[in-house]
Amino acid sequence: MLSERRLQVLRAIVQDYVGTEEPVGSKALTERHSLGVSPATVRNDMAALEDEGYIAQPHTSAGRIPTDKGYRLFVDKLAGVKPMTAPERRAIQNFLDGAVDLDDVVARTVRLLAQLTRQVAVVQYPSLTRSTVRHVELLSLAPARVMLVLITDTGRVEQRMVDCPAPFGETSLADLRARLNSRVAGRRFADVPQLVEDLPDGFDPEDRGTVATVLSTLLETLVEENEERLMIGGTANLTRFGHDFPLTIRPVLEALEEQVVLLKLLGETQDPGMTVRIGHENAHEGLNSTSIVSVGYGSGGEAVAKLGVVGPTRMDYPGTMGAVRAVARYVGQILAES
Amino acid sequence: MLSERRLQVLRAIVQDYVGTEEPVGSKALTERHSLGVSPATVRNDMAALEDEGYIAQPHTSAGRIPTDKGYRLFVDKLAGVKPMTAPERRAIQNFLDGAVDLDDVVARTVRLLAQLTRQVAVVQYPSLTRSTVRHVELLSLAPARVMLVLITDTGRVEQRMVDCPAPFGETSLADLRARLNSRVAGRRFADVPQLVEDLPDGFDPEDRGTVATVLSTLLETLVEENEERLMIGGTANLTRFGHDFPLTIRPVLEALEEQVVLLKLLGETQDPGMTVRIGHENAHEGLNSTSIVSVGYGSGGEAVAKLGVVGPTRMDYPGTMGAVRAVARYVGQILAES
DNA sequence: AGCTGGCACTCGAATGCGCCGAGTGCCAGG
DNA sequence: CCTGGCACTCGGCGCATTCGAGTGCCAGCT
Repeated sequence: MLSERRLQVLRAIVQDYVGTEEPVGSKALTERHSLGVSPATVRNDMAALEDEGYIAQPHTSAGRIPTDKGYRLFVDKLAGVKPMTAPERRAIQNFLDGAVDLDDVVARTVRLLAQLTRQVAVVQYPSLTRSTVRHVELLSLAPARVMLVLITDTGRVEQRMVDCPAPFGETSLADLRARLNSRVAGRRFADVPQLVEDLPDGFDPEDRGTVATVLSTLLETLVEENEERLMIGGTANLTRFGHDFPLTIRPVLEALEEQVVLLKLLGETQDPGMTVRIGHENAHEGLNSTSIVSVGYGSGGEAVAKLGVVGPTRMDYPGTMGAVRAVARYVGQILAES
Repeated sequence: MLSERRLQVLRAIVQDYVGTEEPVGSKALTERHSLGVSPATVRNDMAALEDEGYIAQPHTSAGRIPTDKGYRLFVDKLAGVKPMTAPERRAIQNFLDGAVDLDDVVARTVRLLAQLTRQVAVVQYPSLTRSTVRHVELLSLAPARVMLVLITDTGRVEQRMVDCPAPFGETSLADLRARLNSRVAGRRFADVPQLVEDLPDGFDPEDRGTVATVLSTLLETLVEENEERLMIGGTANLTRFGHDFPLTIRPVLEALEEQVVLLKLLGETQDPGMTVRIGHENAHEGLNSTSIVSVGYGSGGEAVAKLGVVGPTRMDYPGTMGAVRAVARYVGQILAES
């Protein structure tokens, strides 16, 4: 176990390095932090920390920088979550109020988060399967063509075109609409499959094919991989990462475009609380030198999706975590109101 | 007026520079192109082209590179549009078929265009105002809360929540829905404002307030600046731009995030044909060293939106223009089918 | 036992210098 | 009007040198 002072040295190294982006040496450390000991002592501590794998030297004879393991310890034991100041909280609220629909809420959230953290922001749309059904609408666009519209309690709207095997009358459609809604309205999407299982049975044989088609389209829309979407913003902040660009920035941009990858990373933990994945803890290779701070958000107590930021491992963790947490809370409020 | 040979020299310079990304000199030119004259002659021509402002030297005693004016001449007079090969056309079609809804069409188009051109792709969602109304749906979610859903012939769906000043019964709602649709279905969105102007007159006084609220929300949704959206992809290709990254890439990423800026640029010309804006021709400063190739697309003969790519001024114009045109055509087909 | 000052050493970054060569402009001759 | 020849320019590259922040280790002090 590391002594108290060594932990403080590690904390100081992380803080300085995050601030200056340059390897930090023993002398600079004692000058900028009142550790109460001389540089020589700090050097010994640093050597110990290096042995344990918490810090490393980029070159022989340069200062130390924290390793992923060092950041991990910092986040787990040494850093708190920096709460937002009152003006910041007001700004968040102002910025999010006045969104006209869910798309707008998500878009504003992304912009806000990117601005607050000066990093890349990622916001997942409220999951369908974890939301409840507000309404299912069926519209007849042509005799054998129906549009299916799903509306969730979080305001998300999803639509699909359905080509019916046979013409489907207005009255049958109204019938289906009514029965469907009476079964699923207010229920969780995840339960929909069972709820509609025997629905075709109540219809005329000639209509059953169409009903089945509509239902299967409905279920398809709920399949996990189709229903998850996300919005990304603040990519311009990537240019602040480092100066060795092509190598650093390229794979990150690529990973961000592969939304599937991000969704998987966000979904890896079901824990709705704050998650921090540091450097190589991210399965995806392109994100090996980035950290992801994410947290669940939702309209009620329950998390319906995640949001977070992607930044360099060398980031201001307390500040970022504070911003992410605060934004998630306000978004939850907004969703609950609508 | 420039002589025929000088134009050929310019063309050769553009082609070589686009290929190698390095300033091209007189000797290299005569070697790689059969111009039939000696380097010395080419030098004279180059001096003339430089006087006219078509090319420039980055430093004294380095080769020449085309200026924006040079690219302009190249695009207008010297370059054709390179048609897609048959396999490429098939690939486009395969990639776009199988999209399940409009979001999917747009998402696939962006990915496709980014891949084909290896540049940043931008696709504007079909404009509401330039589309026609397929259906307007009203859903009662609570006694005094209505959801308004607009569906266009291109498959775009837009929804808004409406808080009514007074409770609004199911029958009144059905009435409004029917009257509204009989007036606007099949008409162009742009004409909707006049078409619904006197609609509240036919309702009970107690309902008029609500009807007016619903209509004003409908009209709000059609306001130009609210209704335009776009999707961007392929930003990872920016890393291929040059090697002086922060300065080049940063403002471009910023401009891309400011969707308003891009929408303005795309909308600057109403011409549905292909538009190429080169370097400083783009009003936005961050895009001064990029070119934008865009073209209108639409389900019928009419263009409902634009799509295009953003790349370095030093891009393969014929190839890019070919890809953009081809993709626009296929997207138009897909939209017409749905 | 732990902390400190001193000291020799390392090595990357910055600086300066000289060479090389691609590319140019100009000119006289075909 | 084209061409070959020629003197000139100047950015890039390789190399040597210097500079200094930072280190590890050790002997001595508390």
